[in-house]
Amino acid sequence: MKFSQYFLPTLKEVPSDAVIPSHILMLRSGMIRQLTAGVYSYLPFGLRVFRKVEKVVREEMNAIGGSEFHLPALSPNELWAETGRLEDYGDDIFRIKNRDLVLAPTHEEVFTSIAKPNLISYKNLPQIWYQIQTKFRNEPRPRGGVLRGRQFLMKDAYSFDATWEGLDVSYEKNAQAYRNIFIRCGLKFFTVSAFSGAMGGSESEEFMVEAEAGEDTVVISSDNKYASNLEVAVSFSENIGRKNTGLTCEEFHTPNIKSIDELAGFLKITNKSRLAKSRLFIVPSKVPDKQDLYILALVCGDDEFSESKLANMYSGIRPAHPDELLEIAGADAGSIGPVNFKNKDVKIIADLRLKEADELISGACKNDFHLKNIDLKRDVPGIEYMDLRTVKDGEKTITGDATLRMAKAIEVGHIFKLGTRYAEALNAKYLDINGKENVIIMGSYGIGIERIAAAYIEQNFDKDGIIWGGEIAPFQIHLISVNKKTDNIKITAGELYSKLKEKGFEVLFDDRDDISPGVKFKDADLIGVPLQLVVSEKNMKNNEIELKFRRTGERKMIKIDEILDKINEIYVQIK
RNA sequence: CGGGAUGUAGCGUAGUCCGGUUAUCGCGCCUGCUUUGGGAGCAGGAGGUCGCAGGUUCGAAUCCUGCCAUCCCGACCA
Repeated sequence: MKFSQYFLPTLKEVPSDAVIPSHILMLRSGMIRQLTAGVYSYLPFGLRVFRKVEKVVREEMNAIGGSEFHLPALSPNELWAETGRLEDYGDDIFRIKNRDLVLAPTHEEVFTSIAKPNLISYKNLPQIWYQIQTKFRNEPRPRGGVLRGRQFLMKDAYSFDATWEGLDVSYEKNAQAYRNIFIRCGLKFFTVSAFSGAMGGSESEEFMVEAEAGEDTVVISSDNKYASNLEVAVSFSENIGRKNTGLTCEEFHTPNIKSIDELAGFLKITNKSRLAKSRLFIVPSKVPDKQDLYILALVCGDDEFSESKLANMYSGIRPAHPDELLEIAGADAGSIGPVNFKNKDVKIIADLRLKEADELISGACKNDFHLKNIDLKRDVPGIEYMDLRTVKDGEKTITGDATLRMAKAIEVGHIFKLGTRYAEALNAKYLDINGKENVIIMGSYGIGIERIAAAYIEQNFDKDGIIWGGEIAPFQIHLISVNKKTDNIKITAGELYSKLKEKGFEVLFDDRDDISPGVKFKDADLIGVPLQLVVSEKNMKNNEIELKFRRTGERKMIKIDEILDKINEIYVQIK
């Protein structure tokens, strides 16, 4: 590609809307331009990168026997209503105003609707279907350039199996494809478990790329054996134990004490672990006329609640509103505790650290009063225990032999054992070998195409620009012709360009006239093609071409007639 | 949706508090000459509904009201 014919509008200055490196560099290197919040136009240079990512994804999906589709983005409301997701998605789904259609944010329903009349026998299974297509989500707050947009490219795949064992196989095939994809794209990645699976829930893994700009917080162990989303992360945390002093539970006056910190100050104690922190949650009943479930959750005063862990156990759970607190507990927030509930139907769950603990202090369910010497074993019949706390930076792993640290990460892929939810809702069944009808078992697997590119940039840039590598570099070689005055420079560079193209290299040839060398060098570093070749008067005197590695800045002088061999050699090494 | 900020030429910006000639500067762009190894020099030039609408005023980029857009933090997030 000749630069003089190419549309590559680079920016010298940082656009004021961009904050994170990948966003800034995508704009500066002429990859993308914003059209409106969360919606980007892909310019030729950016499109080249995204296409490279797609190519890698496509090859790896085909390698595991995936069949590529291209489904519509528009789909009828009706279909989404059938699985209940029209409602579940709420405002996050784009709705067409003058037709009963939505812009699909994902394609479980549509793929399943194709599976239903076609995958009707165990002989048709298993199948892995995928597409690379534009998705639409009405994100409340788009951010970080293409990292979270309202319109984006996604590879979504779905597996259809006859058995749960089959699902395991399909899931593992996809997981392997994902590992290959991210390696080929040059990403340093790791996987985290996305759900605790405590309720026999679906297995699910997220593929994460560590980056400051990431929206997810993950916990990683120092020996790299454990990584988890903070939402479900566990650590080694010591049970606070029993003192067995047998003191009786006693109420005491705590005027205007609302928080654990205030309580600790009031009592003049520094160790807050025996100050039990209480929060009341409500799980709305899904059956009309049935009462909502009330849950009082307890953690140690020096721990933080993990609402997500509760949510994994009780879907739809929400914190109780202030008026509900008064109604159910008989006190306002700050004075609630596990004993003396006004409403006796409250289920009480404490964190594992509190298991069978005694001599605890907590709210008395009476404003401005707390209770001391609470013995969970004695005073709270029917109490249950589960892991409810949020892991803290620097804690030990559950095995105790490594330390945990927190990191920000970008989620580039997510694989998920869906099970029968969608097939059941849409009545997609097959006949097994005995002629018996069964629901198809599904998995779903997603990858964000632009996110891979953005995550790559987050991990590979310096003060001058992007540093491409892996298989997603937009070009392999950036050929720069430095002097426009001397014809032989132009001719030599032009000949080299033709030869490199003949050899099958993807070359960007900066043939621009009237552009000073400095501008060409700066542009080259900014857009970050891995290898730069410089043809200039200075080098030509010795019949040499200068070769510069973008990543290291290392320069080598190569004789003109050896340049092709040399480049071949370099690219063979890379592959 | 809550909190914060911003909106002036293609990009980055000054001016806004405290209203007053022709709206500032840099980059980029156009013309000419010079220059050619790290975002060139000189000279000349083009480019503006100062986000939109209304109001106050002799006079509004500047003050007031409403709206819109974009970004940041949070909430939310297959």
